[in-house]
Amino acid sequence: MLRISKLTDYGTVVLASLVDRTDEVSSAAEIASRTGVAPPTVSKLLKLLAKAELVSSTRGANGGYRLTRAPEDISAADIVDALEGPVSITECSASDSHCAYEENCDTGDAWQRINQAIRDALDDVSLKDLAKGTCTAPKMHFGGTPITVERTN
Amino acid sequence: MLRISKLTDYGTVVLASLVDRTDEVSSAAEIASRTGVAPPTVSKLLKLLAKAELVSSTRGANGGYRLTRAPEDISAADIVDALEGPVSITECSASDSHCAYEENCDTGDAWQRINQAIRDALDDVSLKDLAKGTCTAPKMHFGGTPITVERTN
DNA sequence: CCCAAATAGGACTAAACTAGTCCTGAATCG
DNA sequence: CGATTCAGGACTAGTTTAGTCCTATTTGGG
Repeated sequence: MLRISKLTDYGTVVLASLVDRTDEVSSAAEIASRTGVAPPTVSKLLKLLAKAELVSSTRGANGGYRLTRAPEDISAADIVDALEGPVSITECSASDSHCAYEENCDTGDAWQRINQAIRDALDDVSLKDLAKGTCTAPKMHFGGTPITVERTN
Repeated sequence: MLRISKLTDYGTVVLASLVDRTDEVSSAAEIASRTGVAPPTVSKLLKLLAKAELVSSTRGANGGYRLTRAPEDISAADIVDALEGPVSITECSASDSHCAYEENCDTGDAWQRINQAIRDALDDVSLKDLAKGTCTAPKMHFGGTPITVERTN
């Protein structure tokens, strides 16, 4: 568990398909047929990504989307933030969060340290890394159904 | 988003309540009243934790649970694994995962690097850290409803 | 100037997952 | 033997996520 949502997964596929098309716009329909993701879903994703200013949109005939920044300047954290909201593994000290177990809580700020480590990891990986990764694995699967993998140990 | 489930959250509270009771067993009912978590839920959690061998159980009258290991030898990763299954942010290269978007997938192994970083972060934090944390925050809330916090920037 | 192409925004439905409860059985102690 | 407590699983309700669709707005071209 502890995984990104399917939508975020698709989102990276959609963004990856724009990486090598910085000087032209792609319509949602084009992206859908390129990636194989359902058109309404692509459309929804692009709207969210546009709101987060990861892509810019052009309306009207011959309109479409393109990346606003270079792929290396878009981090995985940006994508997750855009599609799932800010990362927070669990939250205690936020301004006005209330909790029924407060007085029995022996848990400290360790979760926040973990949270920061996760954010750092997401910050460290760019869209450029995500698109056209090294793909050293013999056969690379991806997309639709994230599948839980055995613990590596 | 990208958060642990409520159950895992409760799980850490339950385990934290056992930290300073290594030489006695606590029944599920006792733990429930100590932590304020609903008894059936505590029971469910303890069963899962027992299956993962993070706690040992004693049946029968005066039975109960205790930690199997020292708190510093139980990592956050152990807890998450026990209650949510293995961590995997998304999966491509697993043995027999199939994916409809395979041929259109430009995504590399970057997610796996992220995944490993997350696992490392979880491995680095022990139950001892989670219980009785430094609690430097002015007021510490925890439990029931993990609340998304603004990005710190 | 009008029509077609395309995004913007939001409402809505269906499916999946999570949280939580409950019941029955088995083990242990007194 | 009977009370206590865990083991295991079935089940329900609620929430979240995924996905679709409709309407309005903008833009380009004939």
